[in-house]
Amino acid sequence: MSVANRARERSLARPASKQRLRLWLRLLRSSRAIEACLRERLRAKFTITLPQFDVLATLARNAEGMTMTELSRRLMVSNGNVTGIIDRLASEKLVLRQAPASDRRSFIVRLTPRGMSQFSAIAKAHESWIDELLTEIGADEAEKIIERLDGLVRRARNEEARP
Amino acid sequence: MSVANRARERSLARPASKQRLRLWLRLLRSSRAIEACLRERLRAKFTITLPQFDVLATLARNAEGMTMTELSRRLMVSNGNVTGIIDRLASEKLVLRQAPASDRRSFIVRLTPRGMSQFSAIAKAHESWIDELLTEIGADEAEKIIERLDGLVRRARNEEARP
DNA sequence: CCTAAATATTTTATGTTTGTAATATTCGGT
DNA sequence: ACCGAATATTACAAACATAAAATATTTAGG
Repeated sequence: MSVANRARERSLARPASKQRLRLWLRLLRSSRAIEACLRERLRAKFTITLPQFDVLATLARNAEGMTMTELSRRLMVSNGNVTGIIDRLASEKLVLRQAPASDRRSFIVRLTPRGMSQFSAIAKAHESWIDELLTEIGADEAEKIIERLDGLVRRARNEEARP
Repeated sequence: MSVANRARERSLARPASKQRLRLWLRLLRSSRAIEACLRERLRAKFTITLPQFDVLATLARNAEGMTMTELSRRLMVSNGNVTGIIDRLASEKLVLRQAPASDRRSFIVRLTPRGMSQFSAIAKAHESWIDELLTEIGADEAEKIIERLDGLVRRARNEEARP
């Protein structure tokens, strides 16, 4: 980095850092607001929690099943946490654990037929709720924000992996 | 809304709704990623949780103190939840509950001097962490995203308040 | 080849955060 | 004085993180 760039960055450091802090607070608040709204509707209409729905959605995209660790990484949730969620979904017969022949340390978690049909019913409502909540945001605009957020996630993940 | 606009929206409904769904998933993932990163650092360097820090930060901006209900609304967190967080912070002598003469139902929660100094130490580190995580996003760009998110929160809040 | 250490996967244990529901107390208006 | 609304707490269940333990696999050394 050049001396000029360094100086320019230092002179801008104050306002930019404040703006970034504000952005982070909005990010947190908006995801909380949407989460609260979805959680309430999911509970009222389908008797399911948001994390449980998240798991169903993730499994639905992976018909061949996933291990517990893969699930926990995908959902950005701790390993021990997934156990409890899968336990509850399994007791509802929405998912099942299979022991793969190759590696007896792990389990493959899959949707049951009941889980699939349950998921597709919920997913339909879910998509329309999101469409309604984000209706002010157009497709092109969504794309721009998505790109920014992707860069952000990449950075946060790297920081996390290197403590 | 005009007939033409309605038709245009219907014809675009599919891709826009998919984009909005993607945006929501990114939103959730990025706030989770940042949260995980911050939580880890806060625990390691200051022995405090993220929600506890959130409470300290909110109280720091309101020197005159806040009631439990005001706190729960500001933080978008349930009423019963705030009780537990304040209990823990109070047991660490970082905050205290004052009974106002005017209304014996409520408590005014304030930072103690110890809470203030603790907070300012943590806040400094926090701001620099955020600045580092969001470094790719400029001040003007942050402002644009903030505006979009604000509209989004407004809508989600309205939906929530009218069940 | 065989055993021990290192590694990987999951569960269990403990504590915090979260929401919902139920409860007690207090305030304000009628 | 009474009734509905507001305020805070408590109880309970789910979600979450971390750490430790249990089990299975892989690898390294003899």
